[in-house]
Amino acid sequence: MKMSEGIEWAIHCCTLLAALPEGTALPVGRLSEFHDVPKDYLAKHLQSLSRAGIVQTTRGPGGGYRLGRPAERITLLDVVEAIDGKDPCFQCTEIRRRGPSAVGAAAYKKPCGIARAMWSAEAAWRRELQKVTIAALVAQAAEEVDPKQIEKSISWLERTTGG
Amino acid sequence: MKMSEGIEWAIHCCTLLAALPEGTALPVGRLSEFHDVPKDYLAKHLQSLSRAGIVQTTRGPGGGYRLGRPAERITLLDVVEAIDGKDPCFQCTEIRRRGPSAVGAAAYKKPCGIARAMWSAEAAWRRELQKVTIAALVAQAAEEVDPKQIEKSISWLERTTGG
DNA sequence: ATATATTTGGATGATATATATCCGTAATCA
DNA sequence: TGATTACGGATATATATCATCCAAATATAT
Ligand code: SF4
Ligand code: SF4
Repeated sequence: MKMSEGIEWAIHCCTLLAALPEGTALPVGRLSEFHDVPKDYLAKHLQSLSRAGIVQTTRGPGGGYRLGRPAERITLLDVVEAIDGKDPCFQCTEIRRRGPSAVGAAAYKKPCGIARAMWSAEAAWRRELQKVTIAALVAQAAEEVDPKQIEKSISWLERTTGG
Repeated sequence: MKMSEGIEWAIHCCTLLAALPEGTALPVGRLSEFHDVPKDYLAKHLQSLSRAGIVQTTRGPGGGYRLGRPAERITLLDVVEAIDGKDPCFQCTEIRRRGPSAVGAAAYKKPCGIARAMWSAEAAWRRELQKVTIAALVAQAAEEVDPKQIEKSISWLERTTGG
């Protein structure tokens, strides 16, 4: 039950892109440099975000990644599901149908109480993730993060967007 | 983000043990037969439950597994944590400390907003799991499950506890 | 005491998933 | 045309999950 590390990368990339000046984009090379993660592997995750519409891309010189819609309308759940898929963590393997107590298939129309309880807990998790937008995370970071770090980030970004 | 299949097995074993007549125990061989899962691997999971105090064991002839406390005081969270551990699913790798925007370690005393949001969602998941007891699952099953299946289970159990 | 039944934990192997890299192709811009 | 970039398929490596096996400890019955 460990989440993919790529989820953390993807969220960080989204918050960085959200802080980007309007009309600019960051290529995967710069995103991987900023976060100090392997470029090719990060590219795979960004492609997942792209397929999900969370980011938009333009190819060619000056191209790269930017948010696909306003940060207010991108939730943590969107990002998590884009990277990890929408399958429930708890997989029902229907073991109740096997073994000596099994009866005809007609008795198993409805998922059993165990599965329902597990899925219901997952639903609560997803609801919480849905409440948090990328915009909220950016706003929070703007208040909490060391000003020195923000300054360093901005000057590093200007080396990109400026030339 | 898939949960271990062992969690499902463990929950099923707990509900079966909860339905057992007072004073009886089931050895791993019978539990694996009932659920049609590999015996040696199930034994590993049961040992985790045993270490967590969820089940009690007695060795030797007539021995086996029984619940370690009343089913009203065993929650799904107890079982999940016994099998999967208590580590958070979202692992913070502190990537904010790397890359070109990193500043001194003093700036990173507090977990960032991303990690806090992810962990908060996990907390909601755990709270939901904590609300569901094994006793509640058994009661629910007694109402919902096909009477024919219950009858088959009982007669199969009698072949154990009876001799 | 002895034989039998059972859990326990360590060691080991097999399989699946996550992580990481590479490369050819397509798209875009100067 | 040439440079830059995203995309997707193929492949390799590392790690985690799943599964089996075995020796030791413990309990019961005879
Ligand atoms: S939890 Fe219930 S429904 Fe899900 S696999 Fe187990 S038996 Fe089947
Ligand atoms: S989420 Fe924030 S705190 Fe957690 S690893 Fe990423 S940067 Fe570090």
